[in-house]
Amino acid sequence: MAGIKDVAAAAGVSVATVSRVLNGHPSVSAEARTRVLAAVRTLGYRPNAVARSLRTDQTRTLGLVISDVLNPYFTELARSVEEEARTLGYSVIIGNADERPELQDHHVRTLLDRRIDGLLISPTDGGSPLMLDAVRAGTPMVFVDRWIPGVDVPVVRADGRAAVHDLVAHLHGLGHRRLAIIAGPAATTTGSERVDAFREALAEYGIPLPDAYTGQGDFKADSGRRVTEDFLDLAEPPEVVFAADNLMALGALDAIRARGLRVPEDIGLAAFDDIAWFVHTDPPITAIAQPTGELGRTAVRALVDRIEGRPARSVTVPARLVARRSCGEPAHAHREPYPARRSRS
Amino acid sequence: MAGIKDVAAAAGVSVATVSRVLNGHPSVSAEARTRVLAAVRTLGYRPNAVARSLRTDQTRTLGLVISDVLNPYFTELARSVEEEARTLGYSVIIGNADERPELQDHHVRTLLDRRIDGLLISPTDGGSPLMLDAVRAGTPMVFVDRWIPGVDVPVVRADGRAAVHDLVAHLHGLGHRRLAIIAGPAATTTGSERVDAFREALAEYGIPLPDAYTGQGDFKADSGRRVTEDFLDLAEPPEVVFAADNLMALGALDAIRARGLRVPEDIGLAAFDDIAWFVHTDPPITAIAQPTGELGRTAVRALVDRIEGRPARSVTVPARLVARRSCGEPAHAHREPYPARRSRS
DNA sequence: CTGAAAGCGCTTACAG
DNA sequence: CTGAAAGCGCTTACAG
Repeated sequence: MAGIKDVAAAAGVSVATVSRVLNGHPSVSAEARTRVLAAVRTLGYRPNAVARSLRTDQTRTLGLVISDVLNPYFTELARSVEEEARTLGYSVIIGNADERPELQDHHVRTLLDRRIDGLLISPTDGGSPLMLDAVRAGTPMVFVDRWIPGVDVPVVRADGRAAVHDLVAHLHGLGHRRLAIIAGPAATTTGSERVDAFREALAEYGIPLPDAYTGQGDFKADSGRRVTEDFLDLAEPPEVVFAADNLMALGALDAIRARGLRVPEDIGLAAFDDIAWFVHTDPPITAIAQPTGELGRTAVRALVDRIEGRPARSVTVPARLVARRSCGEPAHAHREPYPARRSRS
Repeated sequence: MAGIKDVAAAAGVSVATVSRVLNGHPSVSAEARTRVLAAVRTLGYRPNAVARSLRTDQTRTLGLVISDVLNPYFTELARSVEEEARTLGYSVIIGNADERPELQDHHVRTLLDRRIDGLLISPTDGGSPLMLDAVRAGTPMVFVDRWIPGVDVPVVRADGRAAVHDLVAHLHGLGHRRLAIIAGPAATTTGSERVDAFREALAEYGIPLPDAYTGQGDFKADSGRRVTEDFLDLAEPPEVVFAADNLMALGALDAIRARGLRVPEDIGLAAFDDIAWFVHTDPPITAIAQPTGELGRTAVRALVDRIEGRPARSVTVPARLVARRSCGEPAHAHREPYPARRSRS
């Protein structure tokens, strides 16, 4: 592979001059520039990003640690993050925590070792020592979707509280009183926010949320399956189950189907996070939608602001309820717009 | 951030000794080792991977360029790739080509600039000059899922031909004769393989595949929508539509639903690639499943073999038909096993 | 077993 | 406008 020395030799200039034309430095004669560019072309020279990074102490790379790649919500988030980053001249390296704190730490560590310019993260837990150290060390960072309380890092997220209230109002209006939730890990902000909002909203209608109706999940499908089975085993099962993310909703559907039960006749189901498939499930699933792409893009801009020395601020956008048919809504009450919800492309 | 010099100073040894203990070099006295390790701990020292890479000319990093992150098939592939790579001591950087050749080239270029040790790629096209150059330059590479004909690079993929034949036999047995396909780009191997196999299988039953029944898609949802609308506009629409991937199947469902039509009563649907949601769609979708996780792991092992100087070979595994209810199969003919198909974890 | 020194491929003051 | 030289943070022959 040709190096900068080969280019310099071929162009009959010093490596300094080659470097200058490559970096668009103004003081280079037109003639030198032409010769260098020609040499670069014929040699197929590409600067070694590793060497450049070592020298400049910047990698033009963002680290993104997401909770679970298998979750379409995060996958869409990752896509919008990469897109916006590319626009701003950055690459992104994705780490998949798989909802496991140790794996999250592994990726954060690797990313830090690689000297990424900044870190975008949706924490899987309440903040490991490693994460806290990184913040303290001044690593440019912004939280997306989930955040760590008490840490001074901008957070870009959707506030689901109002939408959860809307959901409860919707269910109450449909006549349901026995409402249960498959919650996410209490150590995550989205995990606790969604149960809290649910409980609060129920309280407004004078409905309690008994422990038996609060299943502890981990945002992955298996836990949704397990918790739903427990609900179904109850002497008095809930009328509607609210899954705090789409993967646990998948698990719930599996469990319901395995018993030969039907949604919503036998039991209703609603989910946090809306995905394209929810329009086509049997029945279409009532869900809370987040402006995912917008979150990703906003988070990247905030992080790049931090990196480039501009002030970055937290941003909260609202989530919204998309009522469909999985909670016993009257037939045809809600027409899905066409084309069905999908990511922008 | 503490550097190796700080550690050396704190431990009262030279940087060479620090480096040796960090790299497990045998000739270091137990005493020196202890002091170095202590200094590393108290300083919270972490080696700079950028500097190390520049010096050793290896990054312990694999590049993975996939066709579309929004496609659950690739998302699962990416996950298994990262998992296996991590086991073998490598990180992976994912590039999302979004089915666009220029974007694919952008990522390949970026990855090469970063001096990744090897490239895993599912090519979006027939092979750009850049890709061909990379192969010629000896970049360790392996193709996953899709490949570039005529290029001497190991390929790890599923052979879908037999499963497509099974699908056609299945549809024929169900009494269907007017069969259409939403094909992928002809420039991709999976795009052409799937139509070819479909056409061949139809021929065995004396069924032609007219142009009007061959829709050209691009593996993304929108194209599935568009092609399906065209099919539906035909004087004699097909009885069953076979989508060459799951995203185009999503698009097909959107289009069918938008016209107020039902699957399978009005039109049947089958898809290549099986995803967890297909069990819960209305109706459950008959699909061809690939051993995705296995493909990812096998591809990584092949690439690492190449990188570490061992011979790597191509691997082809079979895909298989999973018949459900979207093609007019008799009710309850196929029980879904419990738990429903999902990724290994 | 240990250290001084070279060198990986760049960028960038510093002189001229 | 241009080049010689230092230096980014490591690793690794080479001597001792």
